[in-house]
Amino acid sequence: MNTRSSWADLAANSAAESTNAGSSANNGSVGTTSGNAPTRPTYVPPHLRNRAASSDPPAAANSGPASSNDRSGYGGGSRWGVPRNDYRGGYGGGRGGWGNRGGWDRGREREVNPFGDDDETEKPLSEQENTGINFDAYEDIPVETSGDNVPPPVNTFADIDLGDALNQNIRRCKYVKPTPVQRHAIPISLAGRDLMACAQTGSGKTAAFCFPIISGIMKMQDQSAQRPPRGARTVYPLALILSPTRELSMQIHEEAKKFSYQTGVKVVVAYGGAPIHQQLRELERGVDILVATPGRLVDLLERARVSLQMIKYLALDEADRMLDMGFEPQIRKIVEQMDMPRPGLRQTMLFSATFPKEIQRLASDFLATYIFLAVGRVGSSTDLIVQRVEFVYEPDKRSHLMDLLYAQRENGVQGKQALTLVFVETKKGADSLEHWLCINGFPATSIHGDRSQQEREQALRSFKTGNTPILVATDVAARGLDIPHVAHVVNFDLPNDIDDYVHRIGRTGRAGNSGLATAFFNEGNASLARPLSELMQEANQEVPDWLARYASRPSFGGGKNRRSGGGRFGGRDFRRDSTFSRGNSDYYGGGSSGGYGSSGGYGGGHGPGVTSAWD
DNA sequence: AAAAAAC
Repeated sequence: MNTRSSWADLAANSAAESTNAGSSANNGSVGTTSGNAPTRPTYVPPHLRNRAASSDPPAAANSGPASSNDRSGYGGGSRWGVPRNDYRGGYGGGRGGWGNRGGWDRGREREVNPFGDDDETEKPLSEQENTGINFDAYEDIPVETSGDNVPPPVNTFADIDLGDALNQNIRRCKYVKPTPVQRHAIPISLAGRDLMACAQTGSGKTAAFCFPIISGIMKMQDQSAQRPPRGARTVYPLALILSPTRELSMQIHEEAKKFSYQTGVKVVVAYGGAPIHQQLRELERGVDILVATPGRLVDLLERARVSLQMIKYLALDEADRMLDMGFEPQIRKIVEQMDMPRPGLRQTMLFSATFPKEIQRLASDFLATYIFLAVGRVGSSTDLIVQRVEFVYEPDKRSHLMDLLYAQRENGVQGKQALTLVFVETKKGADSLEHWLCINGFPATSIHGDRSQQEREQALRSFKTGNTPILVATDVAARGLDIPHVAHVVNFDLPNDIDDYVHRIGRTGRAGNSGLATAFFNEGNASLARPLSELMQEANQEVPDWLARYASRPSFGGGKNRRSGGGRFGGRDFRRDSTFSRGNSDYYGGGSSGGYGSSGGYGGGHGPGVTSAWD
């Protein structure tokens, strides 16, 4: 049963209405430019814009005075009257505060139950809200592996020897059967092979690298593995999991703690922005798996509080992000210039939803002979995420967003605002949009790198609980974060990089559920027109005519669009345009299982390869 | 050009 998220559907409906309310069908924004949309800018001030084309949902609000502030009427006196209410709710109460809220458990007996079900009471409904993966959406997924002697996939967790304790945690997590990435990646990891995996976040990636790590560490403990003397307060984790943002590290930590409950495997997280003392204390109490962001880890390494010399497992989440220009030196320092065992002496696993070939090339430095795994999107294409692109001139963006949010609220369940994640380009822009939404009666908060870590975590918590169902975010929230029930992702400012777009819209339509993604496009995004239009086509989305025209404009065919060169984008085109490098690579000799028919896989990691997991 | 990541 392909259960579609009701919130997302509502959001989709309301957005559709809103679009129609705006003006013509293919141009939801500027009323007076209807058909030929973008080419002829005719700016209509926001307060005049929606007057002419009044229609159903916004009608009531539109009857207000024609001032640019009239939108405050949307929320005035309503239940959303409290602006910035994300500051309430205290610190200890939530689930994500840092520190050892877990208490003072010394041994495994006193380990805090991360499932919160000590009495083993079944909580089917609430649990399913959190973990209910729509497995049927995974049925038809294309999967391709390449490399030598690829271990065959498994169909059930029972087919894998993960150990009793871990199996019990899998049951507690209500994981009935492995997702595609798990079916393939877990046997590969258990076989001790290095792995580069493309898989949509939210399709079970974290478990895919955590299960083998935990299982492997348990076996090492059985053999009472010798660890160096714990002198000088240095700790020696056996596994390191790196991720590009603090919140993602926290999330991985939370997940990993569930998976390792009562296994005796200790998971510790370390990230910046939080007092280091608590993290040090946690480390001193023992660590097998260290989850960390790069900066704080380097700090810990330089203080010699952590040594990597016992590392047996290295996992990079969002690996392409970790190896882009901003991060690469730091990652190289950690992986290559400290005391980490070399490739081959450790097991390395790289995961990401996107994997541009040039990043794959960098990444191969970290890997011994490895297997490449590409798992298609849930539902085999983006049909679980309805993507819309609307032409919106810069000055109209705010009022257009209001239109969407207002209509969404009107159609929401019990008048509640569906969770809406709004991406902007800059931190300043995030602050200003958040403030503007709040003073106009929309319960918004924001997350970006200039906010304190406390504020960031509180904002995320407040969004997740629906307390502030609108979250304005920079790209800090673009990757990896698993927020259930995000009905709508709005690209208020489109990113310059199509991969960032892929990650952003992946915040909705999670775990096989549906979602809606709306992008505001204008001439400033011209360089994205082609890759965006290609992505949407391949995802069976409707590409507006005006966008197709933009995409076909020769001036934007190549130069400006980043590292791409011409029609860079995505794995699909590469493969389908037979850009196969005809297998000269050492890494891709054979062993292809499943997948796109018999064409024999991609080019190798050093040649033109898969750049995206979206197929 | 911006964002992220240590103090």
